Amino acid sequence: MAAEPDFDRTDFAILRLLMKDAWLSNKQIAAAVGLAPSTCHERIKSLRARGVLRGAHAEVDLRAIGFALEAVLLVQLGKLEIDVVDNFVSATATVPEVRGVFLVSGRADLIVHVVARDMEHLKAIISEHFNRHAVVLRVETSVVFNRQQQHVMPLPL
Amino acid sequence: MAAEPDFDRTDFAILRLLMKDAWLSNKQIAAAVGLAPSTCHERIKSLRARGVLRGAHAEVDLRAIGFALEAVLLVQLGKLEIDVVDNFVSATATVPEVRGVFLVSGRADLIVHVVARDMEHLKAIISEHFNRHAVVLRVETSVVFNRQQQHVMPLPL
DNA sequence: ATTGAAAGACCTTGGCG
DNA sequence: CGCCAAGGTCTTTCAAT
Repeated sequence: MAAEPDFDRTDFAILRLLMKDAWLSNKQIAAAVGLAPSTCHERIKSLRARGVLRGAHAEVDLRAIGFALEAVLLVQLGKLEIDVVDNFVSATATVPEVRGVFLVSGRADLIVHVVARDMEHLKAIISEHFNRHAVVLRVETSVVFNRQQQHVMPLPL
Repeated sequence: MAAEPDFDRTDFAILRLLMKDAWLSNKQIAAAVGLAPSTCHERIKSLRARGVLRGAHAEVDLRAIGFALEAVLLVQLGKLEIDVVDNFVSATATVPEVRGVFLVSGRADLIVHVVARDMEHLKAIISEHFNRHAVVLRVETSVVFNRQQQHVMPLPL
């Protein structure tokens, strides 16, 4: 199903630049990787068409718009029927305050990253979207003190 | 230090659009929020200047470039001297394979999201960047089966 | 696959309601 | 604050190498 495209050094360079800053103009990228703007443009179009470049998202300071609290929920589920679990994952992902959902092995079945305005809001989210569901056995809430996120290629080369 | 700027409905609309798709042109955004392009441009500039809009990052399919494995590490630390911890968090955040680091309350002190090419690579990352450090007491590794991430405003309005 | 050139669209600023 | 208008810049396509 997945094609077998190999990427050369230039493709990686383009992806790396766009991961760091998606607002770079095509002209800037072309100059940085040593290509003509038209060539660079074709490369980027190809990467998009192949599904490697999926899009871009603005980074917004959520604290500035009133979301002062962040938490990670370690959720333990009950009966692990695949359909029920997948449905719950999908439903969880659509909650606006949820930033990410991970279905994982190990002690927790679900790891959920959420933002909230304050403690009361966080309580409401957990109560409404997690504790209310029968599939959820237990939720362990970890408040986030500090966070750092990377938007770089996971390759030194 | 932080001012208390209030955002109107239009600012939220702009931020919401850019979080979903940072490749939208200024003209498109202006049309979507019902402003002239020049006015919309001024709004966006202001949001950037105020630090609300921090940048944009391309979304790359990491599996397409050879990173087939994803994991969440629940890291327990030893002596919680603030300097030591902060330094370790910063050091961890600079590891290329690390996507995010969360310093949290609860059972785990650190929650780390990593990508890897395969199991051996994951083993190497944990061994080199976590188990080797004296501050790390224990690492519990959760392999990610499924993941969904949201790039939307955490506001229904 | 890469390039340069051309046309068109867009961004960006300044002046005005 | 918001809009219009104008200049300058960039994107985007295409024929050629």
